[in-house]
Amino acid sequence: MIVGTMTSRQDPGKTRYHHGDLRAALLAVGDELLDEGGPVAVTLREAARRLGVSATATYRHFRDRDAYLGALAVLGFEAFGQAMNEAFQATQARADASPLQAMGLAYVRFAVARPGRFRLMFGPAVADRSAHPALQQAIEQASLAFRCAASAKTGPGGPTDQQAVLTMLKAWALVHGLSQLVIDGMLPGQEPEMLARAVLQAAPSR
Amino acid sequence: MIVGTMTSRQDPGKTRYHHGDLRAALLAVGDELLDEGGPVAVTLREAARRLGVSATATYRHFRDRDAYLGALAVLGFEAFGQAMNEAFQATQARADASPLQAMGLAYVRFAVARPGRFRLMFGPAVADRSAHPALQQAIEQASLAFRCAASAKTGPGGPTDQQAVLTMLKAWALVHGLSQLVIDGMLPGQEPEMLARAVLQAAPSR
DNA sequence: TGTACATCAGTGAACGCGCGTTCACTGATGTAC
DNA sequence: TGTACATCAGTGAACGCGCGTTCACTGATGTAC
Repeated sequence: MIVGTMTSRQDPGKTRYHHGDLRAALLAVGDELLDEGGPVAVTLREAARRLGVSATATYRHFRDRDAYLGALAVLGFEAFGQAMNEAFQATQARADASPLQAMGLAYVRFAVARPGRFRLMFGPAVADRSAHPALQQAIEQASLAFRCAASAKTGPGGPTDQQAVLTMLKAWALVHGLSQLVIDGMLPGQEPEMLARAVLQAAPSR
Repeated sequence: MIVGTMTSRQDPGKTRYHHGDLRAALLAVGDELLDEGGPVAVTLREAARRLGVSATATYRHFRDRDAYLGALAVLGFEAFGQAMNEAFQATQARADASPLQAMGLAYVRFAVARPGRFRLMFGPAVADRSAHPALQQAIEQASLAFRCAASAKTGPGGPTDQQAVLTMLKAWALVHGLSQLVIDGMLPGQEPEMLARAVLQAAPSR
């Protein structure tokens, strides 16, 4: 199975019949396609073309295009969850840092850095998420960081669970909305980083 | 030019060569297509097919598909602006009503009622909004309602302009994010109306 | 250490689809006289 | 009130594209003996 270390791109010099790790390579170019043109640009044919492989070879690794998109979304949520966790962990060392703010900032940064990926993860490209158990699991895993932050915030003797959930939902909607507005070009000429910082300021919304 | 009153669908009984108001009819079915399958489902060919008209006839009324989508987005923003204005006006009669809350609720309702339209308006389907002057104008017009609410909120002797803008941006991001999360199925099993009310409650986000 | 063979991961041709768009055209309409 | 004619709003055939997907196949690989 494992042939040895290979670059994800097929080495044009020594072309071999077997790619080595085509699945991983397909996921890598899928991410590129996502960056270049969003979910609609992610195509089995184009991915195969970029790897110098026949279009049909892709079907050895993904049942169909939807499975491919699903796998890419899983990777997206994994990277996303990691970013959230890192942001959360970084605040645990210092008492003055707000986890929710740090995670919110990381959220917007993630969306701005990889809008195509973000759209795939949250948009309608993967129509039926329940058809991808791995995807649901990845989402669950990613949302763990949020739950951590929420429970750390309330703590013992804090507000009720329901209030904590609501606080989290509001924070989520806030940063998600800002992310969408920014990547969809509804706030042109504004520095995303500044917007995020401003919106995440301590000042209540009313 | 004006042939008389016609239904938007071509009457199958007496087929005439000239449709009457094909442009308006195309916009109407475009809205249907938006409802049924979102922006990707909006196709000149399918729209023509539904109206019993040749595909080429559509080019008498729209330069290309992008122009068609742009026109649909314009209508979307007009309906949206109207909904926002109505929500705002309704609060002006009663002193205890919050304009921002009412508009936020109307915002989420709009997105939930017509997700396809919402996605067309705010999503990447119309890639370059600056290529559609009418669209930019419609957006400007729609955002007038927001500005009204913001200035009504601050009033004379209120917070600085910059603070008012920030407050508005936060409210916008909040309701936009909630709308997106709901229509993208990230909050399954939750009643959108309830979520919106909860999130828009007076309680500050921290 | 060799070898037969099952299995795995590719290939290339092909099908069918639906789309956007162009072309030369024709039927319907409105208007100047 | 009629009529010639310009203009407008349709038609139908066609092109080219890129896609997803299936099919029968073949080269490469690993393993039992």
